[in-house]
Amino acid sequence: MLRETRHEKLLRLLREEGVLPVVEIARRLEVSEATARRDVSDLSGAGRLRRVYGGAIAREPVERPFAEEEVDDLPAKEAVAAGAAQLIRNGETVLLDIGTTTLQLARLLHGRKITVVTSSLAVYEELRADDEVSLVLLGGEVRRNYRSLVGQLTRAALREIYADRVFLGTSGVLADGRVLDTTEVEVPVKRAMLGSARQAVLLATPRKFPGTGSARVCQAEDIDMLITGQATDPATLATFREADVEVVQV
Amino acid sequence: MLRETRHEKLLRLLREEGVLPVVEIARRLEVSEATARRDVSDLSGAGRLRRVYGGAIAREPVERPFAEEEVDDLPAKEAVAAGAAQLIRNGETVLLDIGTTTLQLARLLHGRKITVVTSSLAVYEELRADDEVSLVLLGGEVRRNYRSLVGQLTRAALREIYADRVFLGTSGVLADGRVLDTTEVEVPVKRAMLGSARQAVLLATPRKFPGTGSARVCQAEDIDMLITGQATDPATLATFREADVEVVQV
DNA sequence: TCACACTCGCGCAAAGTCGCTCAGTCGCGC
DNA sequence: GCGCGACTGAGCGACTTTGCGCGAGTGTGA
Repeated sequence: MLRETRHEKLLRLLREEGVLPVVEIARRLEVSEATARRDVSDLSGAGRLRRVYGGAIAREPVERPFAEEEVDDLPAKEAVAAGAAQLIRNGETVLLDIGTTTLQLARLLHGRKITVVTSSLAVYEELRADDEVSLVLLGGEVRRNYRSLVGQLTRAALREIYADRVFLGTSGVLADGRVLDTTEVEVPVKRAMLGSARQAVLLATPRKFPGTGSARVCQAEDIDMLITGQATDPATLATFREADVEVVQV
Repeated sequence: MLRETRHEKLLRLLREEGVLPVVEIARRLEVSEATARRDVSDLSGAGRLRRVYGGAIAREPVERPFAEEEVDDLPAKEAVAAGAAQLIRNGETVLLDIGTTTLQLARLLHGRKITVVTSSLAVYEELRADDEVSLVLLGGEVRRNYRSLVGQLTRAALREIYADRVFLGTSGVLADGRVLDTTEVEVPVKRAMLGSARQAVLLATPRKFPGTGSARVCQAEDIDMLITGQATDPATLATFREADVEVVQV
């Protein structure tokens, strides 16, 4: 592996975990402890992380997508969520992915006579007090940073579910139609969601083009509808239209 | 554990508790008293806490987030829960049923290095802020008044799980050893739990003999251990002993 | 005041971690 | 093919942290 990408991977791990002992870093990067130490030392010298005896601590704030206090780019997300909410008819079962955009969508679903299935603990907390909405949680390991459920149990639960629509969030969409995510563990869950609904709707604000992300979730062909804003890169939208995706710009 | 993170954890504990004796700090941090003293001394030197003879006092304001909800017969439930907590070893996976007694048990599991699998949303809320405990939620429909997950999805999740012990609550136990519950929808989940653990432990305060309940969950033979109080009806206990159940009276 | 139990800080030995050196491996250009 | 530089993993001595024992210090109740 090229050193640079391993450095990036280490930083990503740290953003996800906050703190990691050197032994754990070595294990996760599949290198010797000596090398892990060298990497940590390099990045510490570059000021990208904080070195402590026995391990490393993230210098950049730990990724907390639901820092709740403020959602980045909120108006755009609300607009996309509103577009998505319009699609949903009474009596439907909808599958909601994790993320801030789908959380905005959940906020718009209060009082609707629908069934919401989700792996997002944030969505659960938003809707748990609402008697009208029937709420189903997928099982799985609790990921505290992301307030989500992941793992083998989540995928097993998805095999038992078939929803009318799934609303997927994303961290970035490339011009060739690839849909990305920043955290690898979420990818299998997102893929399983795609297979558990009649219609797949991707929610992506203009800033998500190209956005960020290192793991590929799926491509344009796997999506049925894309809901985005007016400012979204036209070339990418053309790619999606060619793949028979219905593009809605709110 | 890394020293820095242990320092943070100590400060968090202090914010939660206000005051803590050194012995208690050592126990909760799982280090020797000598080390706990050193940590307290470090942080006191840095002005992060106030040192007093025998312990430490938070300098930052104490968090008191939740008012404890009223639990009926609380002391008895706490005693039974304490007996159950003693059984659990580090590294174990435990399956927790819904109910107030198992919730008391969850309260005693803070800071333990274990995996807790549960269908109880109350247990999830109790443990979600605790980084030490690895938490797994079974999926299912959200039942708001019982703060639980039930249904086909919950049973499907249980088929994927095998725990070291399951801790079951109950609404009533009859003299012939039948274990009851008041709500029928929970029964299939409880039965599935019995099949998903090496050892089945029933938690039942003396008032649960005979208690209430119309639905039969299981019988004495299906249980491996019964944890109850001193005042429990001896005839019923005899039934359980005859069925090879280990009876613990706390 | 005094005895007693508890707590404190220090020295020590064991365990764990660090950074360094060194030899081996790999890719690359000549 | 062959040397070169970059990178890796193992070994080693130095350093840091940890738990325990000990003597001194501190709070409590008779």
